[in-house]
Amino acid sequence: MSTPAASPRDFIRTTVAEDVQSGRHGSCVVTRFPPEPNGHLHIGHAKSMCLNFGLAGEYATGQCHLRFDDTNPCKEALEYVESIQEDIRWLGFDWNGQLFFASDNFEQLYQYAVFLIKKDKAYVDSLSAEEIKAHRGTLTHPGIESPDRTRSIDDNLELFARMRAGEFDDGQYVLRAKIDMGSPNINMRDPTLYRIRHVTHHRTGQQWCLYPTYDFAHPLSDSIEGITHSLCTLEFEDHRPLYNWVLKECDVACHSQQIEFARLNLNYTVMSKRKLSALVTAGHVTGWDDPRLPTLKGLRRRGYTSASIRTFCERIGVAKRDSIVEMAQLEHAIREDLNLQAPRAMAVLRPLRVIIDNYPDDQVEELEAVNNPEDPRMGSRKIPFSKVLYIEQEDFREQPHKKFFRLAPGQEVRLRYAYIIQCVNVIKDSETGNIIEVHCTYDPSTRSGQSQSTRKVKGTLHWVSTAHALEATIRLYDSLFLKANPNEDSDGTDYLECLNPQSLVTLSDSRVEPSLAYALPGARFQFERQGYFCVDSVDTLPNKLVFNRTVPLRDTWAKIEKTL
RNA sequence: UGGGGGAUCGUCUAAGGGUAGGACGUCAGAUUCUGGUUCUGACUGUGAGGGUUCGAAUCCUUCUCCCCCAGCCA
Repeated sequence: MSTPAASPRDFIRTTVAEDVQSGRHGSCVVTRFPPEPNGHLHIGHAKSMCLNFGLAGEYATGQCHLRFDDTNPCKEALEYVESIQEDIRWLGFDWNGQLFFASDNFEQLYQYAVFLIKKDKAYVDSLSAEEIKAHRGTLTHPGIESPDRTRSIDDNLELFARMRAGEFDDGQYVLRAKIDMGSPNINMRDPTLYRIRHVTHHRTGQQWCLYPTYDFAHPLSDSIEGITHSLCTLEFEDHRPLYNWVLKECDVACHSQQIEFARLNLNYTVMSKRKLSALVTAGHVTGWDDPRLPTLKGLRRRGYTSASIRTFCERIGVAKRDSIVEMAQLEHAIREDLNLQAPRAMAVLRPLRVIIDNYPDDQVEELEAVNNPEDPRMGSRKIPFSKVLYIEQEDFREQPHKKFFRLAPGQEVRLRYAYIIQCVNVIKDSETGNIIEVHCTYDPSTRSGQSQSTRKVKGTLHWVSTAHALEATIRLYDSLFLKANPNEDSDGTDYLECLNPQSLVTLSDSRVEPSLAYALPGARFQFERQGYFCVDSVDTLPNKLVFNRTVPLRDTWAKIEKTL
């Protein structure tokens, strides 16, 4: 029916391939991505999507559903439903119209509950939340049964109907599975199946006042949709007996198979919705789309391509071991992608004035610059060169180390796509001692592209012409946290206490080459010798360019400098 | 000290009785009008002890460490 994947890359794909081979689940592969619409998606969800959509896509008849797990109206909202779909599409996945909501099955779920009551496998309990907790026992001691556990089937049926009819207050009754209060697995100690919530649901409105729990709704939703492989994270491992219990006792036709894998952790950031939400709410970041966040919206605004995120997810693999992936892995993926795609441009982040003493005062030359050395098809552009330029402040040192291959008194460098210049003088502020400008002379015979221009110099600098450059705001992003694992609380420090105060550095006096004047929001560039940047899609105005640094270029010099 | 999982280079991840491989990273070279890219080379690993075997990361055994679970969250 389906064609097995060429060669399984992980234990889940191996299992699925075996199932297809053996005819299990009718040799079908149907997965699902089941977000709860109570927050925005992050790169951890991307891993799950790459697995679920990716795996289904490896089989001719494979299918991956999008299912909103909207069983708790207290925290969920329509806004998230729309935003999540947008993020999934952006990441490059398509549910082919297979859009489901757990709430669409509320009636059917209710009937399953009635079925369980009739089988004496579920009962209505009047115990309060605190009492249930007290009856549950502990990790090492069994629980004790609720007095209501022996209520008659008819009474349970009537009470459950009245719960639905809205006759009771929140918390007055719950429906519980009748399993085993002595089970060593706490999830099997008569778990709650339904609770009363007199709140408006974002899809079903006032239609219901009792809602199924995850443990009841999830397996049945999987079964109703015909999901063959229900992939979830490790913390649900000990819910699997309950998952199977529900499907077995409900006597369903399709018994989905739950398989667990380790969730994604990235160092120097946090991944839990709770923590992400707290960062947003407390104002430590500007919103869910803050470029410092590992949310899909944040990464997109930061300049990450969806392809790079997918590549990253494929490379980190899928396994059961708890792990923390290094951010360098993600950064490698985006550099690799952008190196091939992003047009180059010159931008001076922290400008230092350079005057070419022997260059004619009013002369302007249009110099040719290639748009991407990795891809000749991207062509070239003209860049204006004149007597007064800006270079990067850090590209000049008055007293350079011998390995500093940049501009210094008496030293020569090439200006990219232009001439070799030599520093002849340094002008300083008489009071502060700060360097105001640097004077140089140029060698007219060294113009780029000319036959005599083969002369070698140690360094090449990027630059812009002061008269032609555009002003721009440039935001340099760094990791949000100073600690590799902000989650570990061993020394008592809360994750909010290791926030990186330098996670955002805004440069408001940067200059970029004039060709960037009409750069569109979201457009990505490599600023030569600096890194990859994108035009901010929120704060950029027609005459006010704002760039976000996606990731810096690898910086060998910075490493050398550290060891000096 | 109940139950459920897990332990392989610094980090992810393969190999399931037969040479421990890949990616990221790091280091060293080469190339380079980006200290980028690219290329070459090197680097470091089977949690510990016993056992079975010609041969063990893999099988058996004892131990150690780590993660998850006591929501009417998912």
